[in-house]
Amino acid sequence: MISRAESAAATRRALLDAAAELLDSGGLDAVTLRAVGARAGVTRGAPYRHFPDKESLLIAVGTRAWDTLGDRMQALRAEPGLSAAEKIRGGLMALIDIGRFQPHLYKLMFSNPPGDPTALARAAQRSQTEFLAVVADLVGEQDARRYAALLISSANGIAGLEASGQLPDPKWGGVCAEDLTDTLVDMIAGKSRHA
Amino acid sequence: MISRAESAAATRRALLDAAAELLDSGGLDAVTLRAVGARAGVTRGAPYRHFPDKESLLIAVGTRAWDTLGDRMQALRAEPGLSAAEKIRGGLMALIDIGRFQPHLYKLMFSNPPGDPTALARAAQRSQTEFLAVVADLVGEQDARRYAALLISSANGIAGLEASGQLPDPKWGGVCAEDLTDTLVDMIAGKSRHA
DNA sequence: AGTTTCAGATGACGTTGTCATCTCTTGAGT
DNA sequence: ACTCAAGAGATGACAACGTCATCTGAAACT
Repeated sequence: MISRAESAAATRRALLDAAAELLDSGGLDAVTLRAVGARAGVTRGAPYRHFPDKESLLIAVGTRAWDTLGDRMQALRAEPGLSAAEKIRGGLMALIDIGRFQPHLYKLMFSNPPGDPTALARAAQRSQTEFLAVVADLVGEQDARRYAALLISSANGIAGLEASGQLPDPKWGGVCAEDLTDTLVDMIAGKSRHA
Repeated sequence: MISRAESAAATRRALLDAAAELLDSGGLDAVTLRAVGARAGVTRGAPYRHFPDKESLLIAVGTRAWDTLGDRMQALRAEPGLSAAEKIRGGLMALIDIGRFQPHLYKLMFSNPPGDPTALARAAQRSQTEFLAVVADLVGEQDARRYAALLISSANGIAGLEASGQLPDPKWGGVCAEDLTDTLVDMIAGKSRHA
């Protein structure tokens, strides 16, 4: 037996799923409220019962993606058999893989909309906190923030460049995201040894 | 006396300027063909005489931005009084400054549209080639490609994070783009000394 | 049982990108 | 000098979109 609240929550989830699927398959232009409603089994006006805006629906999709990434980061940090450097590499590659296999979702995760400029940043906070803790295990509390910011920035840039098709250019000797990530982690790990 | 071809070229330029201004001031949503036409002194259908598509107009705006950045890179490389590290810092900050003061244009420069996935990448080539030459002066031909790719990736990520308002977070100890850039350049310069 | 509430459906409106068509000026060919 | 093709721009129209106002029906509450 399904209550009304349960049904409403189910539709909300169906709307989020539909929006995410349309985003993955057809890009941002394919995410129209009419298509989202149709895929979720409702009509074009129904989303307005759950989200005040189309933008809010997209923010919710991005927020959910940040949450699942936060879960992965948390699990990665708790992994017992991995060194700190390996965990860092894993975290960065988790981010980069989203850029590879869900490029449109990736862009959404890093696009702060004019509506609420801090909504997505708040959603990203847990992922970043988890990552920061792992970095602190490698370089110490002192420089953790600086190097964590540098690592996340670089991974973000690598993913972004790869998404715009500028990274696999043979002009750059075929460097790939894995190479760059390894180089960066090695440099920082070496730096921490010298300190 | 203005010939017909000159007049057409002038309108084309006016359309590009109008689109760039609207993009800077109001974001991508403000760039509508009607508004572009109005600002350029023509009507909504006129752009179709110069660009097959709205997307093509935007690509042309991004291409022009890459060209001017390429000019700046070239001038920077020829600057006599600067060290290689300073030139690298300058090049990276030139890119980051676009992200700071023209964030919408910056996003456009790194968004490869579905129409021609290589159009913007081709436009970016000269900037990257100039930058690659400067990096080679610092770390040698051997590792230039790898480190140039890493530097550009990182700068791109720093600018992107700053544009989404996730960098100036006090949670990260107030690290700013300049700090990260300096840290990165120092690390690579140090690495090259050890080799 | 009667009433309130709320998810969803439906109709309508303004805006946008795009196409078809029309006008008119320019520049070349005779 | 006259003609005429060419092309830049204006205008009208259309489908699709986001959004709002209104309506309907069923669940929840008193």
